[in-house]
Amino acid sequence: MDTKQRILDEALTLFSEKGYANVYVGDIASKVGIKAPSLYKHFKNKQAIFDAIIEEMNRRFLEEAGELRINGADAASDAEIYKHISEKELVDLGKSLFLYFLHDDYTRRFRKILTIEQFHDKKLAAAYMKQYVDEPLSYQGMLLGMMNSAGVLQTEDTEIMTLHFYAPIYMLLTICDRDPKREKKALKTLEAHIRQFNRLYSRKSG
Amino acid sequence: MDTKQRILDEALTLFSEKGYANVYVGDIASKVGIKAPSLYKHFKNKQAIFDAIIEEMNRRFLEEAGELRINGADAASDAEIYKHISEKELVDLGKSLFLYFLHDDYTRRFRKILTIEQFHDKKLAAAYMKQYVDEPLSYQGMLLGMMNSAGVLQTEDTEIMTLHFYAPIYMLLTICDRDPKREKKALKTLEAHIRQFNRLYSRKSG
DNA sequence: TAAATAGGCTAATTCAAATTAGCTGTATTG
DNA sequence: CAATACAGCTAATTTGAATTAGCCTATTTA
Repeated sequence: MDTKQRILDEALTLFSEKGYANVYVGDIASKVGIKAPSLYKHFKNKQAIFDAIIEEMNRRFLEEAGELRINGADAASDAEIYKHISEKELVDLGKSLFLYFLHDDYTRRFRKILTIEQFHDKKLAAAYMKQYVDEPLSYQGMLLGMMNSAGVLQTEDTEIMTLHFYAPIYMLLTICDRDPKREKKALKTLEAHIRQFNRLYSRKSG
Repeated sequence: MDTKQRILDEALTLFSEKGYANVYVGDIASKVGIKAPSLYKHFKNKQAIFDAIIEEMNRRFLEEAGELRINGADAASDAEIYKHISEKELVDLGKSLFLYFLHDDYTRRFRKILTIEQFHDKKLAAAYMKQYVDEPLSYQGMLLGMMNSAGVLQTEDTEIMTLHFYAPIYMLLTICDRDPKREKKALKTLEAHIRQFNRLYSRKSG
């Protein structure tokens, strides 16, 4: 119905699969079920389609960060919860982070665009860093830091502990992006990782 | 002097910075100091330049894997060494792996090409996985496994221990690729990571 | 040393993809 | 119900990058 939105959606998919330069406006039109010139009733040109996608992405990112509390929203109010967290809850935290990043359709396609086009446009490299490195480290760091204060986890270096928690998740994510067949194995590895992480840091001088 | 080689070299740099589609044969020629049509005295077409780069890459990868023992060459003969390894040596192992991947000019540019073009060509995605995921995990796994057998490190799950060693290195590498300014900080983080890793796994039931 | 080859150049040519022109039917609205 | 906007179409047109044609000079080689 809303052709403009359908264009954005199909274009996002195509760009994430092939990169901007390898997608022709005719490809996008054809997926939408119209002819190339009709696209120009909705967008000034090809670049404008790309720009609109990036803009929508930023909007959603800000929204969802607030809702899901995954990427750095203020969760101070939940502090009490994390003082009594169990291993199972830690596993669930990691799994939900992983599965959200991996499966959310929009996030997934966006991540691929950022990956493919990152060296083309500085802003995209920055967006990638923010969304997949800095924000997760900062948010996870806060949670783990609270657990540390509460004595559930024990370390003298929260930053490294957070890296130990998140880096394997990040790596498994990049693996599954490139080869979805590995997802099942990755989920098992993820769980084993977090259990091991919990054991390692549940002791003195971790 | 060897124009053909200079073409490959400049093309590799350009492709790694902008991706195949965003580099024009005129750009390559101009970097080499000739005009676009002259390129065709050395290569059939643009794609042939790209293909030659990929081929050279594979050749070098195989060579260097054998020489540097970083990516999975048979190191069984070194087994004795790793039974008596110290924390400092472990730090050096991680650092040299990291710095080699990060700074070796050829490796670096190749990695960027693989990153940018991975969704464009299945073979490149596979090459990336091999070079930056499977081979390092397999080789590091073997080394750490030997340390485990020797009692220097202690775990019941070598695979996860290896992930815990390598994933942070991998993540720091992708960070520095996107933002070289972070390298200094990354090196400190890397060292702290490995020391912490060593402490965590130098105890019973790690 | 004459012929052949290598490797450069300028000036076309080709080709594919983006975009524009301009027509048409349909739905909205004053 | 006429006028206007909307959203599609086909048929150009534009653009720009890849490639080819064909020439020129220097070096190698028979």
